Amino acid sequence: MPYLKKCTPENEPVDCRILTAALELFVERGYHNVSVHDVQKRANVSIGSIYNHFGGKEGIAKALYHHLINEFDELVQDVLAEASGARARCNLIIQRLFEYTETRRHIIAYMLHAKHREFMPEEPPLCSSSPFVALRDIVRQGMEDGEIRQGDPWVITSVLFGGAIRLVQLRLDGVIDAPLMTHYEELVEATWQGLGSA
Amino acid sequence: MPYLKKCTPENEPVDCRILTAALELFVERGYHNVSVHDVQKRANVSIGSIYNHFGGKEGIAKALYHHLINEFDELVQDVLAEASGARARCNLIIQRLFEYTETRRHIIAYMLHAKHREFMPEEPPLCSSSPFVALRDIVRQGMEDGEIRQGDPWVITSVLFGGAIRLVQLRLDGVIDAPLMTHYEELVEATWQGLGSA
DNA sequence: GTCTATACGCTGATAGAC
DNA sequence: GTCTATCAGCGTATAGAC
Repeated sequence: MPYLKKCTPENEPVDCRILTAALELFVERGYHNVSVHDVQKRANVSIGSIYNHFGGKEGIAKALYHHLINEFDELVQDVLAEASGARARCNLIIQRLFEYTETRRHIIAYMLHAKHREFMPEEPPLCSSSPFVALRDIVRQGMEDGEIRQGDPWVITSVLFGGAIRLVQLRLDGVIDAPLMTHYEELVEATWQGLGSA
Repeated sequence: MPYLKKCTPENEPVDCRILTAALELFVERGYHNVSVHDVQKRANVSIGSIYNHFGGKEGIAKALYHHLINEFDELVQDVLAEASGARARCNLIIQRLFEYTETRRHIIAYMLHAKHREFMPEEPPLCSSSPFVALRDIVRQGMEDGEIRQGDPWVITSVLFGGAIRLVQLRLDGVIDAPLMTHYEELVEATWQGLGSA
């Protein structure tokens, strides 16, 4: 559930205000350029509250991290329910990713930009989390069913989503001006049909 | 030229020792988790020398950044000289990228992993640097010549190199065990032919 | 649970001898 | 140019009142 989305106003629960403020700041300036005091100010909370709720800066980062994984997990599960067939499912995931990038850019930016291992060394890497495992399962199934070209799962998955991920990064970096969905059709076709002149 | 490569031994020039030490540390722990003292120790130099040569930690980061851009620029220029045609050139760039990832992983890691804007806000972004411009020119030319599918340059370029970049990242993160060149043929074919079942 | 004030370590940076 | 010793500031974390 878009928990963080609802907590922007000031009269929301404390822990929620802290998370939204921290997420914004982390994305704007980068984790290391944000102090607990910064978060405290933007969230209109005292430092004590932050340590009470999350035990410190890294605690906030971890909470955001798990939150993020949950959100992406829901996205994948929704797609599994709504579409069938590997190709349709992968395309729908890309579409949702593009939509999220426009409507909830902070979460996506935190997912893609943050080098989580750098400040949460003990957390398992993103690509071993459940939504990413589910995603690779979709690809594997698609290969079995003959919907997707045979090959090493990592390679195929990289080609499948590599283009979309790059576009999201370029969009987040302000290099691409148009909303990502503008390029959806073209991306999907180029990925499935190949880059050879049509 | 692989300037940094040659400076590992202790009897090399001071500025070079500083750069190699810093590069290693930045990649291992992340820029923000490395102090000037750490660099000083590993390079067997005094702090004073570091400030004399580079003016501080950020100065080192900038020097590495420009060094990196130069190296990548040479790579692209070499490819332009060695191969002709957009497709052959792009493939060769990917091949060289894969080789570099194995033989000189630190540079590649610094290029892909580091969030340079986070600690060098005033430096222009990587994708506006000359090698990346040259790279997009190759793609543009390829579209004109009918070698590459028509479309938005950003989208096409993302699809073209997105898969390779993802693979490099996965390799650097230790997710992929085999040397990247193992997957080169498969990647290139999947990218150009598309992911539909062959 | 929330707040303020405070302690303390680390880090980037400088001064000045050699 | 290189070094050592030292400083000042910031940022995390805690103590203790309310």
